[in-house]
Amino acid sequence: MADKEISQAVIGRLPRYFRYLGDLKEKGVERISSQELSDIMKVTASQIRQDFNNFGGFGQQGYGYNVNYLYDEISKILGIDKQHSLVIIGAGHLGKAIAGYTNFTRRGFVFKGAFDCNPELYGTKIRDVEVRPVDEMEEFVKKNQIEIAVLTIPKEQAVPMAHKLAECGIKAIWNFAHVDLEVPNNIQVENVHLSDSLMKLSYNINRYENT
Amino acid sequence: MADKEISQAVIGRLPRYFRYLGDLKEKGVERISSQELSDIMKVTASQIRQDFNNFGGFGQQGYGYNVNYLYDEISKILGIDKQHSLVIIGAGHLGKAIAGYTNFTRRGFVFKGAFDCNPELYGTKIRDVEVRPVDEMEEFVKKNQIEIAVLTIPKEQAVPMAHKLAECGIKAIWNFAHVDLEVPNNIQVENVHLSDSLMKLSYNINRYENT
DNA sequence: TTATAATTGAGAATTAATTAACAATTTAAG
DNA sequence: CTTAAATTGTTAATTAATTCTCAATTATAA
Repeated sequence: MADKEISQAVIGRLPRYFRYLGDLKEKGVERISSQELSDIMKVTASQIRQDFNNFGGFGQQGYGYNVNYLYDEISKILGIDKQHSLVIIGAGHLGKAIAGYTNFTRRGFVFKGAFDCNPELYGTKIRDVEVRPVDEMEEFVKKNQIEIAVLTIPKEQAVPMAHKLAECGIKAIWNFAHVDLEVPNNIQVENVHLSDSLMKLSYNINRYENT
Repeated sequence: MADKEISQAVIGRLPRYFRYLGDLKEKGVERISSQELSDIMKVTASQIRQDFNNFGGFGQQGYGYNVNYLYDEISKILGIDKQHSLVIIGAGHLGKAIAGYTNFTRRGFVFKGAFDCNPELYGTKIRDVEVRPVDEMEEFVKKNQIEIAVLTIPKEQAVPMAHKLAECGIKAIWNFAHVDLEVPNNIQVENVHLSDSLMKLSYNINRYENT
């Protein structure tokens, strides 16, 4: 498809729309106007309409948006109408936290394997998945055509690991290591740099105190 | 101070500069030009200079930037030259992962307390800190003048907890619950919405495949 | 059936962010 | 000491993002 490129600013807002629409759906709300949604979400109605229009417009003049339809359309755009297989590399607390987060399962992310380099963890289970030696990762990923690798390992190990992952055909890396990975551009990387986030918080504490 | 407001776009880039400068410092690099930094970080030299200029400019024409000085200045801007006390509310895997992340300690974030509502966890230790019943949180936060609360609890509990925290004088909330908190604006909130991040990744996988 | 109110989609206007350009300054070499 | 090269800080230009406006459309009430 020769769609025009959608800005990451817009993409970054979609999950939040999705979350609010899910809440509305649960409450049994059938339709909503950009203005009502604006009031709830504290963003401008104009931005809401502009954002949805990037994808062709899901509303109807004089009516607003159908909550269920809009919800489904956004889930398609985000690609969470399909299943995605994932493995977790690094079976520490963070890896376990992520594996155990049932919300991901609900969104179609299927936890298929866990790897670590600590022999004490081999054979232990996270949910119903056995932790394996990290040497077995490549074969496992290839054989099971895993799409996403979650990197919850120290930054020194993350860079060579990303290389290996690239070689065995991974599609995407969800990177929790505090380092920028360099991978070929057919591989999608999403970074979660927790310390960056904490520093922003620190900045804002500081800023407020000096005002 | 009547500083002009710095955009969050700029603030969001500071931790990354800080990280790269830390690496350079460790390597013993003493000076660096915006062009060299640009090559390493893959952002434009112009943006680097513009960003630093928001704070008055830390460089010298014909010389560039002194790595140590720049590092220290950014750490002051981010407020990580001072210590910040924090408590973790929710002693599950995610809470433990964060408590155990030694990098935070290195940046002056001091882990002072952990709370949970699961009686089985009472008295168990995370690092050298005992997990206490969540009912004791308010008293503890007041008494010890805790600045930051890390919320690693389910979203249903997060909203009332944020209210309680507001009442006992917390300065900031680092929120991992998948909900938008409403607190008075003297309290800083930084959200880490992991599922939003994963959905962005999913979008980008999708986009690449349909190109 | 008609008129009125509601509401989107789309284009225009505005504001914000990024990049380019270059004078002023400093370093460093001859 | 003089000159050439390097490099910032700053202003201008450009691009991107957001907000405003309103014609076109639909729902709803009379």
